[in-house]
Amino acid sequence: MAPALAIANVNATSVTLGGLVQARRNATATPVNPSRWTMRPSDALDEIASIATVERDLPLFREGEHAENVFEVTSGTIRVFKLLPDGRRQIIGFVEAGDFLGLSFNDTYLYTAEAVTTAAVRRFPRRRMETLIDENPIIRRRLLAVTANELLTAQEQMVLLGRKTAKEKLCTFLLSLSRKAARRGLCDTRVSMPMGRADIADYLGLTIETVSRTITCLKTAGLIRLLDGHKIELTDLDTIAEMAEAA
Amino acid sequence: MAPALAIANVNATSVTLGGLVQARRNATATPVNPSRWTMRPSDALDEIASIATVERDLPLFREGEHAENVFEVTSGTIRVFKLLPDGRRQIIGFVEAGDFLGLSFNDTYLYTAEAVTTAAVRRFPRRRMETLIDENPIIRRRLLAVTANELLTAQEQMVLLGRKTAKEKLCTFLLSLSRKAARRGLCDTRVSMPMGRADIADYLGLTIETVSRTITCLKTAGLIRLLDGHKIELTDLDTIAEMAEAA
DNA sequence: CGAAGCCTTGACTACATTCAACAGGCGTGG
DNA sequence: CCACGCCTGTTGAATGTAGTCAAGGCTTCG
Repeated sequence: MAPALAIANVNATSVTLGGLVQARRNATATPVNPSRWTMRPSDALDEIASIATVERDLPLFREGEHAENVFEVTSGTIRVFKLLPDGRRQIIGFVEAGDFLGLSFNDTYLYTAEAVTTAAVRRFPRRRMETLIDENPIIRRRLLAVTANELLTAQEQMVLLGRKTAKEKLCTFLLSLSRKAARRGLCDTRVSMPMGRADIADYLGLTIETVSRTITCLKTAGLIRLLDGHKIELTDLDTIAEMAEAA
Repeated sequence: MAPALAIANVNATSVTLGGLVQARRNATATPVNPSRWTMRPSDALDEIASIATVERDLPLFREGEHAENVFEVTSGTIRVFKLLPDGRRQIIGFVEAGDFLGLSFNDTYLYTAEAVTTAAVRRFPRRRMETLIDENPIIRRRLLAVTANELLTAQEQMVLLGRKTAKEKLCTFLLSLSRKAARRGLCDTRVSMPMGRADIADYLGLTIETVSRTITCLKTAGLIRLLDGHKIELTDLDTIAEMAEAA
């Protein structure tokens, strides 16, 4: 996924606002033509979109803030999480190119979104987004599908968090990385894993130590190999898939 | 919440089909007038609704089945869950009067729905439901709101499952019972808890023993009292609320 | 080269699970 | 009517999985 041009454009004329490096898009001068760089066709959303980048570890928005925008990630990875008062963190999900963020139908954001890697997003004002949803059946169905998919993912994550062992959790996680990669036409056995151990731990409801130990265990069993550059090779995807549902 | 009349009507002319006792509604002869019995005004959904009851412990539908209908619960409680191949169960939620079920936007149901108590539901054919969503902005916004709320609940449940202790889980659960009761105008300190320990355990990601022990602990601490008829008194709601987020 | 951050590993602990026994309620049938 | 079995819930003791605390290795980067 390489909207590199778009990012370059943004950065060239960008203004930093908190964690958000943003550039109001000049619709005529530098029209965004995402279809050249991704599978996604240009759509009615382009009409109301502006683009921006978020630097590593900086927030795109925070839980409780007034929800003014909806976002679509075009490159990079973003972590979405909720915090307990004492600082415990539960990562709800990792959001990547093609995924939407902040579709709360609520006045405030329900979670915090932070960049795992520097990320590029399309930004849509919520007001105009809502109008568009009412008027445009295609956009509507697409967002409905996105939301439904989010619900499905959330429910599967509940099964993972409530009923799976550490090893099953890790294998499920690796499998989902593989599936995501495959869905975007990448190799499903050499996948990128840009998030750190702490992020994985907070996503799977474990500690960094347990994540590390379990990864070592899978490595020793010959199921995976750690590669440079936050990459991981899934040597035995079948066994990983089996272990994802039964220890 | 007493759609007792409606239930009586159904039972009088009902046919059993699996777990589902159903009666095709005769729109002119016995018009459903839910507004007399609940807060909900009659709506466009009435046009395509039929009503049915599900007996205790019987399924309304199963995960993987072709999703032909969408349901709205009008009385009783339904548990929604997913199973792992080896039988481990994660309850996604308890669905009560006013809640919707089976809004999958998918061809098959993503989870199983079983009656905790005998329950009454309104049933809508998915096809006609989809048409209605496209045509009727009011219905659409309502279902969008329902879905968004489901997502919020799911995300909060992830925090619970991934990051809370047994005591915090139980307190959060009790608090949610109280909130639900309050929302429908019932007493928020003497609430009904129709599900058994096994259901609670599978909802909170615990075992029945841990649920039982934790309840005993809360009882000993003077925060709750168990009453007859699956009722529970929340003696100290404030402390319960505190303990829901920090041990 | 040194400092910082991330990851790994080890030893010990603790929370929740497992295994087991038992109590109480309820319906059925003798 | 009581006896019995069944089911649900409670309690106890032992176990185990993952957490906590602590130290050390490795990479990265100034």
